[in-house]
Amino acid sequence: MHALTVVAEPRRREILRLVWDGERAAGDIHRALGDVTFGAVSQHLRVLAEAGLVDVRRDGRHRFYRAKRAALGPLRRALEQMWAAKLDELAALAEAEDAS
Amino acid sequence: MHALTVVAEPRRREILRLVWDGERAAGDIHRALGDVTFGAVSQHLRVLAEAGLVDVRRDGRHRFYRAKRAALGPLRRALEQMWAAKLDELAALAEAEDAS
DNA sequence: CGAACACTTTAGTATTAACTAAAGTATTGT
DNA sequence: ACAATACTTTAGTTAATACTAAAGTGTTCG
Repeated sequence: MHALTVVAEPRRREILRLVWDGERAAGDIHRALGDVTFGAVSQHLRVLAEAGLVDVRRDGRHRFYRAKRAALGPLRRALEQMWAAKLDELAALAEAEDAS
Repeated sequence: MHALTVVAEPRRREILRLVWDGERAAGDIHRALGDVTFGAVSQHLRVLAEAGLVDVRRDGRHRFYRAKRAALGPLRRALEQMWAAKLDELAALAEAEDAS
């Protein structure tokens, strides 16, 4: 599956972001998302792994995932910038809240 | 529609690339693609236009489209780099051909 | 006007894929 | 061994969308 197609899916971008700066267990990711079943999360993780965009490490009954940022190639910067922009958006909203 | 979703579709990336360096009429784009109906091309152009990724200029019975590269934001570089890489790939293939 | 042209839109079909629920696998702890 | 935990996989449903064929819109030209 093309990397662009993989990251075009919002849920997968959420997941990718959660494992961007460090590994997380699948269950941890599931809890962080909240409004989706464990199965669905697992399926997305599989897609990400098969596309080579995340690494998996098994440890006992846990599976730890982390983004393979380099594998994103040119998309890496694009995602980082999009997320940075979103943060600015949220910061702007927070300021608006404060001001009201 | 999210820009990422729009450009995730291969056919739309083809179209976007065709109008990247200058405007082209819809029919011209259709002929350049070849293996798809005019209707389908028109639909993709609509999606691209609605996402704000292309501009349209009407002239008589022609409609000229061109990429709004700036509107791609962080994706612009990503696409350009991907296309550049593809060219390298093709160049590499050509070299392999020559060598055989 | 009427025909040809350039393109869009609609109706209908087929594929893809995200999701849930439930069953399955593997590991740990008692 | 048994139960609980952590996760994956499967089966089945639903929604989205890329496509074709055909009808529709608007413009130019004889």
